[in-house]
Amino acid sequence: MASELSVNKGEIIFQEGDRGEGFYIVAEGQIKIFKISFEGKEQILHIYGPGHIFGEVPVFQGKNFPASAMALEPSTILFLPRQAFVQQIEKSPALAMNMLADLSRRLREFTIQIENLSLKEVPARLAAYILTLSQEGTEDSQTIALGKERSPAANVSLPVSKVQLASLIGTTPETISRVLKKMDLAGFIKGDGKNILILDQEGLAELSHTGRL
Amino acid sequence: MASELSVNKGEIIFQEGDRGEGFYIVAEGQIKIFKISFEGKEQILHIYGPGHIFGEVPVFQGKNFPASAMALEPSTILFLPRQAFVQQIEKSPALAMNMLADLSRRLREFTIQIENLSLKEVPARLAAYILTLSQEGTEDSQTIALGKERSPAANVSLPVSKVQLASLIGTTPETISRVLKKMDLAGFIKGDGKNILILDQEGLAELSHTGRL
DNA sequence: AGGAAACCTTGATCTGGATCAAGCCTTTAA
DNA sequence: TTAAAGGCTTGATCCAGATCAAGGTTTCCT
Repeated sequence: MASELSVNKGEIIFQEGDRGEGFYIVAEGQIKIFKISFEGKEQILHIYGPGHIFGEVPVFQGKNFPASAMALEPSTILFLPRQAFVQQIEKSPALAMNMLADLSRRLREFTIQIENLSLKEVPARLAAYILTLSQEGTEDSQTIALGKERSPAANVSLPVSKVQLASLIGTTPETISRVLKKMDLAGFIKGDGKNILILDQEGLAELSHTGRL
Repeated sequence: MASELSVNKGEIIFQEGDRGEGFYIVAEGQIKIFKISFEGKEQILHIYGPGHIFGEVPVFQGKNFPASAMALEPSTILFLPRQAFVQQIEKSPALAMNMLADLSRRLREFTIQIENLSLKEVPARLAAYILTLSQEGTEDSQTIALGKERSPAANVSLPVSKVQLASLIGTTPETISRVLKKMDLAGFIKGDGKNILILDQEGLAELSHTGRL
């Protein structure tokens, strides 16, 4: 039912406007979903790792992909053809509910992304992003199984280059550089390449709201 | 099963963070869905008129509303409690598919909104908004029934105040004023209060891509 | 190994659009 | 019917962050 495909780093999986005949699941690697402007500027909408579904909007509505997808590293992905999947959904209410939950989760994420882009400044967006990473980081099976509080990791590792990060939070690499440096000088973090040590969790949290650095 | 409620202009229907126990349908009037920043700035996510569903994200995922809802004019809305609706969905695959289509359509809209906010300048966003209005305007039963091409209306009427419009496209009322004036001087439109006469459809379309005025 | 390409940082400059200010016009409610 | 509150426009000023430039470093390909 599902077919497997391997893609190289930089390879396009689909382009905005292409006809969608099914959707995809990341098995291995990292995929970015993005838009390109008239002048060539890029905005990344999502970066997905193993287990994530993408490209499903045209399965349920319209027929074209609203954005493009590219592999950020050599990746393996599964393709599920539309027809077979829709039949499954119609037979299984539980599957339909899961799909509804997944789309709802993404609507929630987009809501936050719009809020960030239009109501927050770059330092606040970057602080929020780092905090998100530190929370995701500790979401291992242990903490979930035990229903523990997720105690945020003090040390996070950027999953992408700073060029990609800039495009994800809607700014430029130069600005990322400068803001990280300021956060370092202010004592919030200690940056070392892709590794960031969080020194002042609360300070960061406040920065992610008030935005002033 | 559904309960009806009347709200005054300016009345809050729910607030971001509130627990959602069902969703809503606009019967009459106009509802805005929005976020407020720390400093009090507002970003409108949607403006919904009769027939539109809103507030359904917590029905399927999480439990809190990701944004707030307020009536822009005296309105009548229907409330559908979660439990009854979820049962219906589990019995009716067609209803589930409709809901999936609706959420997918909204994901598509958000994708465009993110693109606009981060990749386009204000003149391009405003041009795109006016063009959208002119297309929606002619979507009457006639054109749908006959499968006609939607020939865009030459005369559109802003459905909201310019203050609300500014918050919807992510700018200020002052900037809206100035940009509309420039579009007028450039011969693209003729503005008169809430009415806008489109003089140069193609020029506007180009402006919505290139952004330079 | 060696060269190209991509990545990262820092500095100098520029600009779109926000903010501040002020006056007028229109709708609302007492 | 009158005051108050929004709404709209225009002008002056300001600033976050983009752009341009340039050098250093790491990664990748052959």
